[in-house]
Amino acid sequence: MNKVDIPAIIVARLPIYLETLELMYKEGIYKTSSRELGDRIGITAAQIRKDLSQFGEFGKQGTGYSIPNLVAELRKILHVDKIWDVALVGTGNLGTAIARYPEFNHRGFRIVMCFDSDPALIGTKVGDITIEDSATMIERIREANIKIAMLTVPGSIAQQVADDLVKAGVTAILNYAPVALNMPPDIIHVQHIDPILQLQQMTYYMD
Amino acid sequence: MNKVDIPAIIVARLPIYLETLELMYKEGIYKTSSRELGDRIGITAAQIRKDLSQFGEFGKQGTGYSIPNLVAELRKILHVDKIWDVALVGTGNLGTAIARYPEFNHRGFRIVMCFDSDPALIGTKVGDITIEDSATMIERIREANIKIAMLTVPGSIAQQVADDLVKAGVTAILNYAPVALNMPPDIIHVQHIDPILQLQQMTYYMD
DNA sequence: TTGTGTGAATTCCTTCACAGCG
DNA sequence: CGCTGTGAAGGAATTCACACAA
Repeated sequence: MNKVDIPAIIVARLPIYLETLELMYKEGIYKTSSRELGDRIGITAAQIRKDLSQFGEFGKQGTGYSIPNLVAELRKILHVDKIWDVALVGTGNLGTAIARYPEFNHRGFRIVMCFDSDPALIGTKVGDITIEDSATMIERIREANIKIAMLTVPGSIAQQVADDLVKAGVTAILNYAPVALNMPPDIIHVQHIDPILQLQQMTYYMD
Repeated sequence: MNKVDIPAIIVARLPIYLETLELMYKEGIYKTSSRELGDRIGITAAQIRKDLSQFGEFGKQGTGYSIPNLVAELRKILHVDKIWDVALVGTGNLGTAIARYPEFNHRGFRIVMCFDSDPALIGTKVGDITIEDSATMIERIREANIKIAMLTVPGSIAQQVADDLVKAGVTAILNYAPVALNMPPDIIHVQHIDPILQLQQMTYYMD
């Protein structure tokens, strides 16, 4: 189970499996097969079995998979069998909306700190979190030992703030700013959310 | 240049090329090579050349690519050489933040209509757009001939609203709701934005 | 029978390496 | 020279198909 040799493309599918299985469980379904799960997600049954076989043998021949069991295994594999504290940097429109988004709490992540550099916002609250001054960010994140940050600042300062996050000991950044971050890939993971890239993929197929 | 045989994985990279080239142009750089572009993005020069060669010959041997020219070609290929009208459905925290996000306007997309079912919101404004009643959505989208929708409604009603969007003639949905939409893939394109899936990919590599 | 886990076969994607042009 | 565009080679990912267990 050496992490380095699991292809990233497989890792990217595991959260989809987990999400789907959690939904099925909520619907009152407690067992499934690779076929049924694949039909829901839109991929082949063989692919699901191959992917899961990288991590262990979670199914029973003739029977399929126990959903609670597979959910627990996937949470362990993805390290979301605990709650991760997250810092949110930038509390403009988007940052505020994310801070109020309830889903994070239910699925392994808890926003525990918010930062902004706007004096008009510092000291005000988003939900029940007080917005703190970005000037204190490095220190505050380090002493709280936070490893994950969501970045919702303007593109013009995103790189600078990301550099500060690295100094603070953060090892994962979810980047909502519309710029590619230049980061040392060996010490930090970056995921980029850019809705325009996704819209442009779709317009390719449209007239 | 038959669309069906261009792999989706290549189409997914084109908007990244476009975004990067647009940024370089803003920086005052007007020509580049596959090597330089690849270094910025973090992929190989050969891959960029192979990808672009699917659509034509845009470079000059010994010289590289003209950035304005390649930007124009990519916009044509991706059909963002025009402005697409977009409908936004769901004007809660997230929808409101998206409606106010300025980037869309600069990169080929214009939000022209907003819908919500909450009587307290209908008739109020987000930016300069008046929120309309979801009950009128199908008719309004159809008569405005809008083909792209962004979906920021609660997961519990996302499937129902998406079905309505199909009835309204929409052919592309950018889905922010935390559920997989079940759609006829031959008539509609769906892209899903789920920050939790991306966070969970990163925690896989963390302790 | 059903449905897993897995080698083998296949398909798909990326990289190599170089002819050829400016 | 420098750098593109592209066949050929190599590598990765997916799918097939079946032994085997419940």
